[in-house]
Amino acid sequence: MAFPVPPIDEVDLGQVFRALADPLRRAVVAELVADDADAERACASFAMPVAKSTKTHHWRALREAGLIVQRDAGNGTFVRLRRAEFERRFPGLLGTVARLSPAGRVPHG
Amino acid sequence: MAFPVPPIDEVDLGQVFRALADPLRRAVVAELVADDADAERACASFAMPVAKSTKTHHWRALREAGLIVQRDAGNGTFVRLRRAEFERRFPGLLGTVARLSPAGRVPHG
DNA sequence: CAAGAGGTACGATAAGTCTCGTACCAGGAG
DNA sequence: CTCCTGGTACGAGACTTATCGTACCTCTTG
Repeated sequence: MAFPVPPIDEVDLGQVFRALADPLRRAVVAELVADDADAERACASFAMPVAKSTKTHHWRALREAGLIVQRDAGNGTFVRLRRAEFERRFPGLLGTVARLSPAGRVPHG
Repeated sequence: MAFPVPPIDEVDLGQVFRALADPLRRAVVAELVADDADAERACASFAMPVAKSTKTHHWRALREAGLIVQRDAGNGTFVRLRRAEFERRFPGLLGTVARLSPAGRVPHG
């Protein structure tokens, strides 16, 4: 039901930066950070101009980097930013990323 | 004499994150940020437990990502952080990186 | 001059990444 | 039941990265 994620203390900053190096993933993170609440969002609600399997790849990258939690609901999949945990582990990073790559639209493929 | 660097406005955030994903390079940047002044430092003054050619590779990665300027002095090579430019382009990023990966020692190989 | 330190360029190798197509699975709508 | 939507897993292809060794360069020092 819920995809496995690394414990927050085992999250590696290098892997986080590698995850944030991709413009698509960075846009997703920026959008999640911009959301006021930490509510779940449908993965399908993000505009990602790539093939289905590539989407899966990107979600996995974000999940394994420790940035998000994913929950499989049978039909759709839902995503939630690990905001509080992440903020405790890497203070200020999420804010900086969101400020630097404003969430508005996804790069036109 | 001076190695070419990209104009600050052409610096890509993705490339910056990719450069910062490597622990060796991240340590170097953190150390440069921690230095109060923006004086030049000898490249040889950084402890990098890798082969000479690998060092060249890492310095190039940082240079092409737009983080540093390098100057060839015949015998040694010197490096300087593009602090002010970078701060204008990506406000807060350098500070966040330095705070998150404290400059102290290089990861033991 | 000869030797050493610091560094680049090039080529090789191993590993990782991004992308996709195909096959397949679950749930909801007709 | 049949189709559509949203998704995973797997495998392939093209590209990038990290690492090294070797050859070569430049400057300083003995």
